[in-house]
Amino acid sequence: MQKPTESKTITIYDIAREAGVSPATVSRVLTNNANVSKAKKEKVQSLIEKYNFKPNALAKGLSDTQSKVIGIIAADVRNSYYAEVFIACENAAREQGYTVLLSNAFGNMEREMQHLDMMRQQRVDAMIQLGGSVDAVVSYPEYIGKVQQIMPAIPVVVTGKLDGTECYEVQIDFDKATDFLMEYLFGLGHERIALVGGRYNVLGTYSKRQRYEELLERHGISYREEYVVAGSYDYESGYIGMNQILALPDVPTAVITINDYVASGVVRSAVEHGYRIPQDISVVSYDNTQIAELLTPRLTSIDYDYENFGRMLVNTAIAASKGIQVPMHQKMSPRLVVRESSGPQQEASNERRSFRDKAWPASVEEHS
Amino acid sequence: MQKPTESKTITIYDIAREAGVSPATVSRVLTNNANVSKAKKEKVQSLIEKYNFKPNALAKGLSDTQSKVIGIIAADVRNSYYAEVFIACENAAREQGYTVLLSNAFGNMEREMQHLDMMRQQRVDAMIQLGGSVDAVVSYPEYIGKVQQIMPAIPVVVTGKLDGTECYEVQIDFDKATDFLMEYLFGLGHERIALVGGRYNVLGTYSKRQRYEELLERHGISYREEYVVAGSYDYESGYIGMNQILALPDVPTAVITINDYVASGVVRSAVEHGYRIPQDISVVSYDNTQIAELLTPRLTSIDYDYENFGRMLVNTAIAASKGIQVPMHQKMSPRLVVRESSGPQQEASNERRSFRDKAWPASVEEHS
DNA sequence: GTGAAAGCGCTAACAA
DNA sequence: TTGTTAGCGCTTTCAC
Repeated sequence: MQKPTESKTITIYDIAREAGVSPATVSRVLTNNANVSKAKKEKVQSLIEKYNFKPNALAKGLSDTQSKVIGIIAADVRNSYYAEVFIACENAAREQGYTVLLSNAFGNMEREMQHLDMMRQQRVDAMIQLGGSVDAVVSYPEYIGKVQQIMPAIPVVVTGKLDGTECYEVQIDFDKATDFLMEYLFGLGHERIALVGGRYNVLGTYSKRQRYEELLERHGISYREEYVVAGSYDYESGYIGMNQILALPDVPTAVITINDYVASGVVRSAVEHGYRIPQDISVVSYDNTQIAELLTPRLTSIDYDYENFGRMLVNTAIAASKGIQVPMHQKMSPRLVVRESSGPQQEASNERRSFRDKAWPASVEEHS
Repeated sequence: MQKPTESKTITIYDIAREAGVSPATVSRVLTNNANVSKAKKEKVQSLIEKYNFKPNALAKGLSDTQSKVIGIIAADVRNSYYAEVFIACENAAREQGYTVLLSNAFGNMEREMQHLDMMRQQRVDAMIQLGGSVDAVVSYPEYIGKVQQIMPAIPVVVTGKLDGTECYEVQIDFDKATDFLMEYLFGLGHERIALVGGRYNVLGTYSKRQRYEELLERHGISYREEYVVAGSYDYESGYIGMNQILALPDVPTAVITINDYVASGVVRSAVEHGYRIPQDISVVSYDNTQIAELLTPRLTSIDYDYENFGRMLVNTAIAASKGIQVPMHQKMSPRLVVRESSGPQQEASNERRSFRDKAWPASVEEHS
């Protein structure tokens, strides 16, 4: 298999010959980590310019066993959350002269394992896994095995955890996130608070719910099972979940959704049922993706400082690949972004609920 | 620089030694393109299994000058349009045993050129550029030069064009898209149709506008400059653009937006001004991203069959990298997805506009 | 069918 | 400071 299009690829040998030096010298000016006489250096550099020579990264990677590539396995970049994290990682990587190999697993463990192998073959210096199997509350033995196979050669950093492995963990502090959300709602007078969306075998979702229960208890509010509706992470589950909740005799005054997509479904359901947001029901969510600003009303949501998150992930990955000491566990603090979808609990809401059926179709009030 | 973490990477030599064959033979069973006796073949395969051996893609790429990596330069995957196209490309690539290197340029030509170089260094087999400089109505000479430097070695396929280069073009047929939108609106009785968002030095945007004017003329409707508001591709420009249009004495009955993000701004502006969508104003857009389904009302939008688009891009890239004959220009036909944001032009709309100020806040009607 | 050997393009001792 | 040399791990003639 020879390259078909190629005219003639230029190498350090070509440069060396024309400069009248040895290939090693060319390599030296390329890597810039050895002394070369000014004259030769300039000569070589001018030739590099002249031919717009770019050293073959494959050959380089082969010889110094550093590919300068970081592999990223994401659940699905069409989900804005992952897109944000990925972009942040890519930027951080580029700043350090690294390139990024991205693949999406679509929540499919088989796929993840294939990607793991593929990236190993590509000899990425490190891998970052965003969501997926590393988000499982109890890790899958099969996946653990796979990663353990990889780990001795390539460090893996994850946004979740992987029991029994030496993966580096860079997590978002979901407890703190939930604290922000709940304390904010409590402060507005809300007590009947629902939690919609997500699967409870997912780490982040699980801990959100745990914390939710804890905080209710701490505030002397009794936990109501019917206010907690699991589902998925998309519009649909928000819509369905909220329909279910609104069928309850005692409708909550605030809803926490597992992410912005779910929030969009919740909002639509509420509006269709004649509730105004935030006057009748407050909706708050996690992730603060672009969706949060596009919806009407704009969503109050938990922001993660994606830029920093990405940087942390990448720096950890790079450091680990070089054998530099890095903490195995790191946590990012989130912050609350308040927008229009939330507001004080209104006493009037009880009375309003009684004529919700005639109130349809809904009127959405803007306050910007 | 030696690998720090590594215990001992296993190579074909290790396999060969243990199997009692030569490295060449191991290579033969790996590539599977030469005859090996069944016995040795099985012996080798079992060892590959045993050690979970994965051949070093760098070495492979070095020797056979095929990296099996495709580079993709996107404007910004946080934009759902690009995310969709990227995902489609990645899937198509994976199906063919290729891996995908992704980088985002953020509409910055400098960045694009850096990425071009970086990918060349990585010896990607081909590059796909999604948007950015290849979307310019008149290509930048600087960029042309850069790509021409690359092209002899690495084929480049683009979603736009690059004057004076041999780039492969896989485009969406925006003329057809605009036809669908306009004919649909005409069919509903709309004649006062606005066009909001986008920059007219961008290929797709430019051709949309051209076609828009042509179709108006063909239908004997006079073109009104004030109905065409340029801007950007985000929520903001939709909002601002629509505010501007709604200040006109003669408000349009339908608005075409350059994409779903712009549509979201248009919708909000309209609703804030007391217009109901679609009863008073229809809004239709291009791209049919997930945003289209999340907004209220759901957007009527032009869909591109992303899966096929991605496949076409990747197949073209791979074929080109192998020197296989492929057409230089290919076009994808879009289709119209009708949802709730558009409907028949209503005679009542004139009268409604007269009391729009007291109609605030808006009521949004659902019909699902 | 199989092994020996050269080479892909670069880096990194080791000498000089 | 600089050149020579020996790999990095794989593929691929070329003999046998």
